[in-house]
Amino acid sequence: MFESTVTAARLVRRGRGTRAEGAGMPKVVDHQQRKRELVEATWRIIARRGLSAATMRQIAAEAGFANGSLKPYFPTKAALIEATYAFVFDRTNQRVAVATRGREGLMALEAFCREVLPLDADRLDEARVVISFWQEAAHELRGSELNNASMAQWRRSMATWMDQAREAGDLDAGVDIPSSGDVLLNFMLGSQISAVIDRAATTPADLERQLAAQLAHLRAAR
Amino acid sequence: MFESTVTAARLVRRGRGTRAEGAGMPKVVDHQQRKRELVEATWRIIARRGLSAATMRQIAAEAGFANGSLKPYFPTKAALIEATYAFVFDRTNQRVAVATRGREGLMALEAFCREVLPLDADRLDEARVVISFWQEAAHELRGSELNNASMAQWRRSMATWMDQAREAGDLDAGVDIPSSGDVLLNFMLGSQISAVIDRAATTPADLERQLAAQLAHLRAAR
DNA sequence: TGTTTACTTCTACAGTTGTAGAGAATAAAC
DNA sequence: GTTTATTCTCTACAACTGTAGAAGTAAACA
Repeated sequence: MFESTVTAARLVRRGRGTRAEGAGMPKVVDHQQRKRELVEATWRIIARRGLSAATMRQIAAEAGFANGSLKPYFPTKAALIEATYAFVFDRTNQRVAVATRGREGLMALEAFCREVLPLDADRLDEARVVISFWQEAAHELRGSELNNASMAQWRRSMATWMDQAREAGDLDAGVDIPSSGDVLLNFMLGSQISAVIDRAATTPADLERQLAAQLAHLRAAR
Repeated sequence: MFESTVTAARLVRRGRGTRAEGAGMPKVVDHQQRKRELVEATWRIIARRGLSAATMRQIAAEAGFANGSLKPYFPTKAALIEATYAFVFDRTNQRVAVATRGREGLMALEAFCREVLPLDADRLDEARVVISFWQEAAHELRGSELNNASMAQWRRSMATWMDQAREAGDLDAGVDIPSSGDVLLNFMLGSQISAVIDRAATTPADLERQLAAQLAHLRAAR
């Protein structure tokens, strides 16, 4: 009963160690870099083949390794999956940070929404992973905590931008800031689902139009 | 290696057969009723313990049967799961049919939304199942087809109600009907996620407030 | 070239899964 | 009570899972 019939083509390892100790020094990998590679492989598997295909063997093969080789970097599958979800959140937040840098008020809010919405193939893959995440977070404490902390941060950011808009006289008087933020948030979460599953009925152009309509409701009439 | 250590307490079977053939007639179950019981057991397991707990053995135990007994009713696990998802869609649509009966325009639209939104514990359980469904539908053709057919129907209904509202002069002139329906739909999908995972930040009262704000944007100023 | 050390592969294993089917149990009609 | 068709339980099994660790491999320096 042989286990690995598929011998994955090993990738070229480019990591170079920086440590130099006593005697002989063997091959050294950058652990942080390797962990990132493994997380990205996991991300690709989940996005393309779904959570049920994300087995340790599949992930290892996708990363170009054999079965047992993930353990030194992630002691357990749960740790790897959790790191993958955290990675996707980070990725989105980094894009948001770049897109909103130097912006304020409704401009910042719009830039934020346009980064969160699945407007291209890459973010569509992110959405696929996030949907898997939600399914697990619905029944796991750690997952829901990660989610809720992120969502709370997003709500705070949105509220801040709307406060700025109100200060500047750009916000419609009737807008309830926290509630409007929640509406926008729920709209964006739902968009992930529509964009992934009902792709034909939810093009990027559709989403942009829907976002514009939402933002128009916030803007003060001139 | 014994398999079933847990002997599930058998439920009282109430089905009565109606057929009467040649000679001796044994116990007869209403296959349709039984299938429904099994689907409901599956629904409960997914809602309470998640998709990963929905094994054939767990489902059978929840329904009050032993392992093998599901096969005569659902030949495969995929068939049972699919029937469960279809059941949840049906359930929602039946509630919608009741709530919108005799209503038109924005009243019907509001009634519809209030049936779809997870405003009570029961619908929160439905939302949990739907989230599992989405995760599978993201990578399966059959699932996405079921979803997209339902969503298309919902979009048509919403458009019809908005058309009626426009006819009656209740709809704001600036409203783009298909796009507004999509916004509302995405908002409702996202609400399922928020309500399940970020429950504390998404109470029924919150959702009602958000829905009211959305509908206010559709209503013509008087 | 040889040694040391970090890394990777490979084999193994216990547990769980969906599926299958033989047989026991069941209840209705005679 | 006997018969009989149906329903259900139980055991079995092959495939797959996450995890573990022994054995092998290769890099860097002496």
